[in-house]
Amino acid sequence: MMPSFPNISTSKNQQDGRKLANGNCKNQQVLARRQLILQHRKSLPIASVERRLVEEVRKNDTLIIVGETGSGKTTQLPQFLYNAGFCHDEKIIGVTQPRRVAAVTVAKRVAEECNVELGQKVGYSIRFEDATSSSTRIKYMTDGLLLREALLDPLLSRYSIIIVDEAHERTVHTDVLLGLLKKVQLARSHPTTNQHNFIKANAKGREDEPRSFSPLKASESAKSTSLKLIIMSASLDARCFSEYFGGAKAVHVHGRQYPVEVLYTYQPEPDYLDATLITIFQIHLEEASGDILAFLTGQEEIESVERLVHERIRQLPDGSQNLLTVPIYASLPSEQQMNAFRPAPSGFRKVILATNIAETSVTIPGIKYVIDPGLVKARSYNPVTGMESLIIIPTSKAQALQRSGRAGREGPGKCFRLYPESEFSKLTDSTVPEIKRCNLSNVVLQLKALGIDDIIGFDFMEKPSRMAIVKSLEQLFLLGALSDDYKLSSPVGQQMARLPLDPMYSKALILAAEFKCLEEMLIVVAMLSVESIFYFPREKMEEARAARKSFSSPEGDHITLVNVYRASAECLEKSKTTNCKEKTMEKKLNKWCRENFINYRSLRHARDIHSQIEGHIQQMGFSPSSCGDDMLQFRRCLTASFFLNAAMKQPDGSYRALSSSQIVQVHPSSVLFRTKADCIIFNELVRTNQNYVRNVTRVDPLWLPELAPQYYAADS
DNA sequence: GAGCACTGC
Repeated sequence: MMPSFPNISTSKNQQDGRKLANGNCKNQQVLARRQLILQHRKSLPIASVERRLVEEVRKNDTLIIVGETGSGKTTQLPQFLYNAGFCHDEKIIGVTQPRRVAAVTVAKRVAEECNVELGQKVGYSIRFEDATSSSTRIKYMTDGLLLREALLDPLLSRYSIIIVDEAHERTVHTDVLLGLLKKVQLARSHPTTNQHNFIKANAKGREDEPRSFSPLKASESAKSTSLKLIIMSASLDARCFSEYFGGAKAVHVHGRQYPVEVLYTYQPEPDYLDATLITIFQIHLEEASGDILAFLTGQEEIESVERLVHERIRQLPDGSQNLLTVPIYASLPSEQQMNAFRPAPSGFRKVILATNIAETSVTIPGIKYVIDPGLVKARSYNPVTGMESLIIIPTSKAQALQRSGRAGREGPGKCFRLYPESEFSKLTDSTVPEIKRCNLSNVVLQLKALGIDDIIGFDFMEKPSRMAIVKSLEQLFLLGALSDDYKLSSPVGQQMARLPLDPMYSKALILAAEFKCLEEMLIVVAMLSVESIFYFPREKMEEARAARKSFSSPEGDHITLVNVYRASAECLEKSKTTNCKEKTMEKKLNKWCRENFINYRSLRHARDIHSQIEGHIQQMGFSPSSCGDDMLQFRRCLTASFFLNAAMKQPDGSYRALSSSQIVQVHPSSVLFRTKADCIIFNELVRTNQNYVRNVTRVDPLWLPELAPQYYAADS
């Protein structure tokens, strides 16, 4: 959860600081601020149990901490442990977070509380950004990044303590990390027995590593210290974590949350959007002042409720029209997202129409009323067909609690659940962990690279279905990442595991080095790794279409993406030659994106991925190559890489996916939507109203048996 | 002629 520090607002203090020219006053300001911070720290619920917590960590190798919202566990516990001497011998306390922003903001906050420069004693590390140094002792990071670190140092020997925060969210990364940490802890506590096998397997699998470690050295250094694990969760049920860690002790830390009155409907609501609308106005007309937060499932619902609210406001008497709507969802440009955080003009009530983003990712101040229709849009994945879809399902009890909690951050609040109380008891306790509803290829590849060969026997906290694991193993085998005995292959499997990409994309890069089109493929995998690059606002559909046409390639979407990337790079090059500062260059790129209906955030992300992967493949010794204008060569490489995603045209114009025999359509957003090529490869299979394939390129069907004989030879 | 909750390396 995104922490908020209401008592002391950084920006306000900085502003005050700027106003004061006098240095003496400035010093007083600094002193006053330090005093405030100290007071704030002392007032946190966790402060009163510092000694007890430190004692429990000393006594137990694994500790579960159930900390309610506002307990201060994330910022304070690492400081307690540091002060208690857990960083001797240059050891580090690592704290993982599921989200990047949380890692950054908490690290900044703790650095300030410790009165140190960020990146020194207190730092953070997230993808594309490392604010740590050799003196860092308290390190905040994303859980995915710690998993990557484990590939280089499987015993995580630099850490004396690892704190896994927000474990109740059960992201894939958290779940894999918990399984790994359990193994690492065992290996570090019994260096002579368990550790040996574990290390050996790892060392063997990573012979090509330039930074390869010596197994002996690792075991020697690990012998001296065991690894302390602290699992922090906000869910009231610590049992599952405790059981998983062999009956680990769980302690409870109180939070600071105001009471929230929960109200239910008498009857189930047949139309939850209408019910939401009615509830908004019921609150607006009958309840005391305070902003409203309504949870909806997606952009479309938010836009439609927003329209309906506006219509109804106009029908109200003049004195009651003081209601303002603010939408917030992830794909909304950040400038517009900021509107949700601005206070409503005086005399107005604000109603925020939000997706799940407001459940954990952002904390909006001033919320007194929450409307919860009890539904959420969730990703589901079918391992047999490889089909992804988004479905609307009921929330879990934990999610409902999380949502209602949003009304009690600053004072007592009310939550209106738009279903009867009897329905609440029927909800599942917690959300199905992500690991049970996603493609596991990446997880399996990483575990293999960590020397864990028996994936089906791996001690997951909650085991994914056997089918899902088998399908991933099969896919990795077909990509050449696994050898005949299902061990990580050398060098292909090892190289693939090093790249932070979907395994199919990693393989594409390795092949592109052979096909001499590495430059083009690097652009394509970076662009395919981000959310959609093109932006189609409803009101400017024609202009957007024209803009995209200027990048279009008749061969398909992959080359179109290369064209977009190169055009954007050209725009940046131009501003570079005119000696622009970095900020100005970004502004120019932003402007270019708006003119060309490109999503700036996505392109920025793609550029970051591009440069990160470029670094990796240089380190791995691949020489740069470009196919120039020879796009045939590039399409052949696409075929060799994505042969598992090939489809043939049917007489009726639909397509049949060759691996699963499903009938699919080319998505209307594809440049090949009208072309109807005989044979295509694609990168995404999504079910909405129909089965759609997206990111499509036309290929020659004869290339399939030629370039992927391991899969197609028998058919041809 | 469609539509995409949210994260992450």
